[in-house]
Amino acid sequence: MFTLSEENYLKAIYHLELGNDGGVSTNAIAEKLATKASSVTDMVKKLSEKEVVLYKKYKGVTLTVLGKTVAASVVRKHRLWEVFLVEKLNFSWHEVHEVAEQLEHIKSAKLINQLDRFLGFPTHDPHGDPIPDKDGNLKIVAKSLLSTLSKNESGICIGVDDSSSEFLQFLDKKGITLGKKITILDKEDFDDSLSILIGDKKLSISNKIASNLYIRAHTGQ
Amino acid sequence: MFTLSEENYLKAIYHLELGNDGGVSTNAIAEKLATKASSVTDMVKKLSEKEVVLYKKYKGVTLTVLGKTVAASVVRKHRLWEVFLVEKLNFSWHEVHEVAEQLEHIKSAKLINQLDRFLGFPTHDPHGDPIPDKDGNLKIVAKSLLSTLSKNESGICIGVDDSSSEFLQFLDKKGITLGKKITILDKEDFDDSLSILIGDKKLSISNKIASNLYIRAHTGQ
DNA sequence: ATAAATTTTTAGACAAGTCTAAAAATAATA
DNA sequence: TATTATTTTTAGACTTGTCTAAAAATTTAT
Ligand SMILES: [Mn+2]
Ligand SMILES: [Mn+2]
Ligand SMILES: [Mn+2]
Ligand SMILES: [Mn+2]
Repeated sequence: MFTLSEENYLKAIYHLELGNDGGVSTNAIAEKLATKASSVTDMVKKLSEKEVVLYKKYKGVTLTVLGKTVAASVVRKHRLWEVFLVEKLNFSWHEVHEVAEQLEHIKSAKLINQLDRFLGFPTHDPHGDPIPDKDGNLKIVAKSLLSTLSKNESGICIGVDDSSSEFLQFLDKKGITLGKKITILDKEDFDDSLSILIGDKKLSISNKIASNLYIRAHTGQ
Repeated sequence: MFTLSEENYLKAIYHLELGNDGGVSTNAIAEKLATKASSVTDMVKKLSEKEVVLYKKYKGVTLTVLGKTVAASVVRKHRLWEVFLVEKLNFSWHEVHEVAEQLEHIKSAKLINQLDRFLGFPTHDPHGDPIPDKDGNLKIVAKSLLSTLSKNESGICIGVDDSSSEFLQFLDKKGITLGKKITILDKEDFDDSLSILIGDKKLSISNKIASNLYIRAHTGQ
């Protein structure tokens, strides 16, 4: 139905649409896919022919309902495979993305349904991102950046904004993993760095780190 | 390193070399890959450039040591994935091939090593075919066609020669699965059909069926 | 050994996906 | 609003892998 390349474009547009409200620009897609704007224009025309995006010259693109379904299915596969790699094959969360980029294009409805069952119908991937259901719907969990919490507030670490290998390995080194409780002990005014309690350990982290960690807000300490 | 298409050519040549002794012909490769002889000539030149096959115009091709290693690694991945699909994801043996044809091209050494471990280092795939080890070696188990056994001889069913979906589903219907003991009760001279005992069931099967089932010979009844 | 049949290779074309360079449209600035 | 800067599209080219049709080599048959 759709080629590997078409699927990658649909996925890129899908992710870009979540941030932006209007149409997605040619340049934004080109940057996300590390390709050239001219290539994007060509592909976008083809996707428009196939009725998975709406496209008007110079006006950017938006996914159709069909396009959104296809994109969500690719994202679903990507994230289920990431869970598989971590839960069953002893991968670390910083190693899974590259392999999932390949596995997400395997075509077999039975495969993905059975994988889902085998993994116990997980709702989130190893980076805390939600896994779309069969119909492409994903339920958004309310979350806030660690950097927005005030002194003495605490919450559970439930995801990362930057899921680059480097950042994830940094978190490993610091002992910061999903599911752990984090409490703000102190905030430095001049550089917005934080002193936090994670598990039983005290850590000092920069604002940049705190701006890439998601917390499920948790009233009380 | 190698494209999906290159890997498929190498695998085809690998399988064809196991049967034939000399070089593999252009037409044989074309037929196995459902493509045209002219396409094969083009690709074989490229593979020769990459030093994975030896090629002399009009003389057919043979794999180099490197080519054999690459091909065996693809076969290894194919068969490990087939085991995964049957053992973990409830696929039947007649459903796995198509999906494994896709999965065999996923590139990740860690993935395949961990999959191997996760599956308990299996030696054979769901069709009884041996799984090459990391170095591409596969140990051949002595086996004979059911059709070559004589009256009152028996053995364990350990593989199929034809692993088409149709044949495998036929075997399912008859209750013939790998691991079962089969005893020849009688042989009909005029059509070479067999009367066999499999498990506790008596069956009559044609010579065509018996010529596609492998048995581990088993002296004594 | 010649002729006929078959196999293999070559020549040229095509689709998918990408690129560079240049033109056109849109957005930002003065 | 006119000019400049940025974004987007077009035009033309390239690579990979495939195809058809025709030429060349090899094999088989007479
Ligand atoms: Mn990922
Ligand atoms: Mn992820
Ligand atoms: Mn198979
Ligand atoms: Mn198999």
